[in-house]
Amino acid sequence: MRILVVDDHDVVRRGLKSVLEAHQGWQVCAEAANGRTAVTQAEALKPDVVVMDISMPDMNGLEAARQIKKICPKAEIVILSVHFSDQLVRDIVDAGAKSYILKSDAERDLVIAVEAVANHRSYFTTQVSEMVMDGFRRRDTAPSPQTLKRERLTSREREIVQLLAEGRSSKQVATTLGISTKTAETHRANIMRKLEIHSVSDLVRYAVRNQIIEA
Amino acid sequence: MRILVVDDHDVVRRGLKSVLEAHQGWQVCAEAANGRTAVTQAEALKPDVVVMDISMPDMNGLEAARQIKKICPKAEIVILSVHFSDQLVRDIVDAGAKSYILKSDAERDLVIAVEAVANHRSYFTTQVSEMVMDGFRRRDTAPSPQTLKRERLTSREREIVQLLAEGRSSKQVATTLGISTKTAETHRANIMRKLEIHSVSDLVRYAVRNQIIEA
DNA sequence: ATTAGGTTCCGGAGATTTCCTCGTACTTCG
DNA sequence: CGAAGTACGAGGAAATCTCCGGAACCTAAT
Repeated sequence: MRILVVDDHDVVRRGLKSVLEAHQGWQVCAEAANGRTAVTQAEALKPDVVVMDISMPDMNGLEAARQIKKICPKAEIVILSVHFSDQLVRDIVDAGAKSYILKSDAERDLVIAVEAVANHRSYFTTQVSEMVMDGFRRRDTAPSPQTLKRERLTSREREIVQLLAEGRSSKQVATTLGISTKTAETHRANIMRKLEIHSVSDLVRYAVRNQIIEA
Repeated sequence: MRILVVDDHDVVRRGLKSVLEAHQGWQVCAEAANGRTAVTQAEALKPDVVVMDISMPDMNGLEAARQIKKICPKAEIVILSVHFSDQLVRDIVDAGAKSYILKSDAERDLVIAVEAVANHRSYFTTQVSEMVMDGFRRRDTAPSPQTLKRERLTSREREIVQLLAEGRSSKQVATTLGISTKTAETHRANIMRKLEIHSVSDLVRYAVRNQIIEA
C-alpha cells in the first residue's frame, strides 16, 4: 500500500513515516509540507491513502482533502489535528476524509485509522465517534439533512459565550441581558453540553479560538 | 551522549528520536509527554541534553526548563516551538535554555543545536538570533512595561496559572500537585491579586497572551 | 545572628456559584 | 403541524470561591 504523508513539520513527517513503515507492506511513497504540494503529489502518484495534518501554510489540510478527493476519488484520507474541535468534524467529513485522529494519540490510532480507510471504512477518535454516533442516532429518530447542526450554537448562545468568556458569572450575564439568572444558567448549560466542555477555561479558549473574544 | 526528548505528541517524539539516534553516539535515554514528567525524568537520569517542546499540557516547556536547570544545572536544553515568537526569546534564555529552534526546521537544525549545546554553546534559528541581538541592545535602555506594571509571578504560581487556565479547579490543581486544596486556593488568590484580575476568564486570557497555554 | 521578606504550605466558616433535573410557553420556520 | 430556538422558572445538592487566620522554610540583608 502506498501512502502520502503531509505535514509542515519535518520531524512530524519523519515520525509518521516511521510509524507507518513499521507496518508490513506499507510504504510512504511521498511527502509534502503543505496542501498545495500534497494535491500535486496525489495527482502524480495516486496514493492509496493520504495522511495529512490540518493546519499548514499555503493550503490547509481541509482544502487539500477536497481537491484530492476531486482529482483522485479512490484515495482515502486520514486527517490529523492537534486539538479536538467539534466544529471541524462536519467539515472534515464533507471534505471527503474518512478518519480524524489527534496527534497526541497518533502512534496508537494511526495504524488502525489507515487500516480502516484502506478498506473504505471510517475511523474517528473516541471523542469524535461519540459525537458522530449521537448524530446518527438523532437522524434515525428524526431525519434531518444537517445531522450535526444541532450541536452548533445559536446566536443567543454565542452572545452568552462572549459574556461568560469575558469574565461574567451567570448572574451577571442575566443582568446584562435583562433575563433571569436561571435562564442564563440554562443557556450556559446548553452551551457546555453542545461544546462538550466542562469549565469556564474551556469556554474562554473556545471563544478565543473562534474569535468571539480576543486573548 | 544521553538525550531526554519531551513532546506531547508521540509521533513528534518518534520523529525527534529518529533524527537524533541517526547520529553516531547519541542515545535517547528517555521520553516525556509533559513538563512535569520531564522534570522527574531529568532528575532521575541526569541527561546531557534535553530536547523539549514549549507548549505542553500540565507543565509547559518553559517552566520545565527552569526546574530542570535548578535540579541538574549541567543538563543543556534545546527548546522547540511551532511558531516563532519574539516575546518568548527572553523568557527562554532566562529559563536557562541554550537553543530555540522551530519544528518546521527541526530536521535541519536539531543536530546542529544539540551539538552546540553539548559544547555549552548557544544556537538559535536565524530569526531568533537576529532578534536576540536587537533585544540585548535595547534591554539596557528600556525595561518592558509589564515588569513595571505587574508583580512577577513565582515559578510555583506560574505552574498553577497553567493548570487553572487548562480548566482545572483549585481542588484538581491541589490533587495534581499533591498539595492541599487550601494551598492551591491561596496560590490562586495571590495570583489574582498580583495580576489584578478577578475571574478565571481573565486568568485564561492572561495565560494565552503570555503563551503559558495555547488557545 | 537576627531580622525581614518572600515563598510555600494548611485550615475554618460562610457566601457564592454551579450543577442537575424537572418543568412551561411563545415564536419561527419548513 | 412539528421541530427547533428562545425565554423563563423551582429547588436542593454539591462544588467552589472568598476571606479570615497561622506556620515552616529559605535567602538576603543588617
